[in-house]
Amino acid sequence: MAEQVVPDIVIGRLPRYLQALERMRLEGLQTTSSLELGQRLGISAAQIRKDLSHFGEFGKQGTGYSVEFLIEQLRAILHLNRLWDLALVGVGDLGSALARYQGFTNRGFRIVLAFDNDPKKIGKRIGSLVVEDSATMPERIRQTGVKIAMLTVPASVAQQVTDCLVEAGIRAILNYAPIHLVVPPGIIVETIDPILKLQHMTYYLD
Amino acid sequence: MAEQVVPDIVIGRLPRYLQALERMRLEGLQTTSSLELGQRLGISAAQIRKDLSHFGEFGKQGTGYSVEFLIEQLRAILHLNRLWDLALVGVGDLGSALARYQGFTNRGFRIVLAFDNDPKKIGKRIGSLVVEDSATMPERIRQTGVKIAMLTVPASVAQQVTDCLVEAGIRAILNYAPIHLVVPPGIIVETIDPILKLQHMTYYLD
DNA sequence: TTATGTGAAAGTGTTCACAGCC
DNA sequence: GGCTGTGAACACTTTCACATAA
Repeated sequence: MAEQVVPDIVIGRLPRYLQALERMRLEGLQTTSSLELGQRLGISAAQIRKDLSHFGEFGKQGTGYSVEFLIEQLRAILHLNRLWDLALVGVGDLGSALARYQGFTNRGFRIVLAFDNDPKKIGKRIGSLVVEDSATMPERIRQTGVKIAMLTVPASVAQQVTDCLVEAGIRAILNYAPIHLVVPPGIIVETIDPILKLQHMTYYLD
Repeated sequence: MAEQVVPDIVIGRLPRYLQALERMRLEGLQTTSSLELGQRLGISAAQIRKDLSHFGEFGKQGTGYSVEFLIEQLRAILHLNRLWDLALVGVGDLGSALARYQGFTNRGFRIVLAFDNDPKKIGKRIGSLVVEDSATMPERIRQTGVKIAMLTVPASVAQQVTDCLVEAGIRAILNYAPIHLVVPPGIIVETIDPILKLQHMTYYLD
């Protein structure tokens, strides 16, 4: 049970499994079951077993899963056995908060480049990062080979900055601008817009 | 075609329709079609028509939809014909960035309360907000009747703060802590964890 | 006995395609 | 002619339930 195309919706759950497992490891658990993992995440045991079965047989009947082993397998599947470099594009309030966030490193990521087009911000230091001029962005991204960008620029320029990032070799964009980005096939975009989530919730409130 | 239970996945798309329509209005468009709206969002025309049909017949055959009218209908459906008050819990880097974000107001929300337990932050002003002591949180939330909270506290305390919020009458939580929150039935939680999205994307990169 | 991995069944969601109306 | 609203067809996802193995 290995080389089918695994549904994207399954891939989307794997990082959550990984997160729960890492928490279990921290708590000293050595073994777990689909039932226990599911209860922690609000997901059915059957779904967890089915999801994992796309990639191999990681459990032992009667026993469950080794926490450590399953973490390693998930990290391999998600290509997290390396540290991924990120470019931060736009260093406003949100970009600055992301630049200071300590939670990236032990989950597989680090910001290595930061850009802004505001002369007041260029040269500014945030931790070990120095904000660089957006004008040099394509060159610097190509030089460093960074493949993932976090986009925290105003919506009004998000699409044109995106085009520029794609042209420079970026292959995945985490978009914080409240707008749908158009990209060529093969480029991955995920959008985070908290207000869409708030508006989703208000449907259920009165 | 009105009073079925509308699938949650449909509700989740409505805010995106609203966002695209508001952009169209800004551009001066008075009329649109399911095709045009879909192209802007990367969604099929059939799906948009089907989604809207859960709530009524908003279009005219041969003509399409009035942008202004459809905006009004969606705002009514999502209960956005009022301004929703928000409580911000945790005023670290991310919480501060949210407090300063200008994009809430014209999409139906405003932050009216902010809390932290760090004495250095209590009393601090951010725009018109004053950071209050977490100890007074339940009382203040009850007084003001705020129903929605944005949770930007460390993962280690997120669950206990959540319990406290629910006890105080909060009915919806936008959770920024990288952890699965457990809440009683009827309480709505949406989680925003950028690293889950990054880890989802790396599956497709090499 | 316990808990996995998995076909089959059930349940959801999306797209098709066209009657009906502007 | 153009575009909506919608049953029917299709596709996808989840759950069930059990043979199998530790």
